[in-house]
Amino acid sequence: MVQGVGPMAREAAPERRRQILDAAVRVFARQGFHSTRVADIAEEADVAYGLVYHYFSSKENVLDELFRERWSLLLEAINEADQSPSTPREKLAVAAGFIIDSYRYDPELMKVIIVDVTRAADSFGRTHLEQINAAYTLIAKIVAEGQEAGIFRDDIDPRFASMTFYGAIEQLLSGWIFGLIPATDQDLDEARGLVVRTICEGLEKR
Amino acid sequence: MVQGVGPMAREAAPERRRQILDAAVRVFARQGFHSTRVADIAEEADVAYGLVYHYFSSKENVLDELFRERWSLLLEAINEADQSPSTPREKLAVAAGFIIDSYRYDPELMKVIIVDVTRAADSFGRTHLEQINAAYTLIAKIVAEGQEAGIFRDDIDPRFASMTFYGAIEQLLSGWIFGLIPATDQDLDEARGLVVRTICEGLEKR
DNA sequence: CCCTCCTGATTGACGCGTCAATCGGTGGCC
DNA sequence: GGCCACCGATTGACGCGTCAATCAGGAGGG
Repeated sequence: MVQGVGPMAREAAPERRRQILDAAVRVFARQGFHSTRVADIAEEADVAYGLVYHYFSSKENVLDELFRERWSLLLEAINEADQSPSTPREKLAVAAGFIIDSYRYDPELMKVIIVDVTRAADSFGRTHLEQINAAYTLIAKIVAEGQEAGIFRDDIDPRFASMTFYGAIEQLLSGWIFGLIPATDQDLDEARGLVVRTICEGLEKR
Repeated sequence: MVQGVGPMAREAAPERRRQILDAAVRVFARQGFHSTRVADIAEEADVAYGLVYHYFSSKENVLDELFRERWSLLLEAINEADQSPSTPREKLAVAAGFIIDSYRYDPELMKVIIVDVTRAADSFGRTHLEQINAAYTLIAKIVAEGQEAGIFRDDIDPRFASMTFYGAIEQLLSGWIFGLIPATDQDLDEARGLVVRTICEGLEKR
């Protein structure tokens, strides 16, 4: 059955769902969540307006799914790094690397997640504060372990350090997303090491 | 015409304007920009609906003014610090201190600026990207000077370091705003030194 | 092998609530 | 008497979500 030509061929439900999700990423990335209409998603997905509501309960629910899919992978990755026998610094490097690679691999999706969820902690992000906070907590755990191991200074609240670390990374992504700092492949390659080094060693010469 | 007591006494225009701006801060902080109606601002300001449009061209224009007022002070403060004969580290401390003190002094205003402008870089913040970017640039300048003076490592792009520094601070404010990390007076007192030290010295013991 | 009926995927016009912004006024003050 | 601060009902656009109609493929009986 030819797909995409002529009258819409039937497809297995899961594929349709994916088709809509993928289209939504493109549209959200292009226009932002607030200014995309459900009709835009449907059009981009080559699907009828109503079908979006067949698979999702609302426009928010679409963004919802996109966020959960990716964020759960992030939490998993950080958690896994924490379980490994690496040094705290290596664990933080894994966390930073995962986020940066997510951007490298699928910049549109990450743009949507950062701009419309993570940084929009008022409106939509509020729903996901708990998930987002879970990431901060995992990072704080790594910092705390580094302190117990005597590697990190212990005069700083791990939660505080965690916010600093994550904030630095997110700001870099934002800079790339908004074209404020260059984002060549090489920049992305260097970024991970640079953030980790900056946070872990600081700016001053030693 | 029961406007509190008797017919509304006329007030000098600038006072009315301020009255509306101050009310807007409270409402925006409480409900967020998107979910506050112009009617809410008018009510909070004890002013007629239409008067808001007498002094401002739109709801966005109100937020606009609030942002400009505070952000210009920020740019001024950083610029002034840069002109002073202090060390780069002291200059960065001034910048961090100004932002943190802004929050201490008027948390509602800073909440609005961070949540609805600075972090909302898609929708509304887009208008102010240039202003926001100006802050990054000033900070980058301080870093660059530190590098030229041989105080900071020079294997890191100043713009990159600037994003890291600002991102860390904004994330702290966000943490306070959303109640993710404690924000007692003491926390605020310590925060400035801690961010600067974390960024300038790093997490590892030396 | 064909016809028929059934299921559920798919469609898109429409209803309805929500606000931003306008506009025709009113009244005090100089 | 004219100007200007001030008022708030009204308008009109906009977009989400609904829902009744349509259509395609498959199962089963003849």
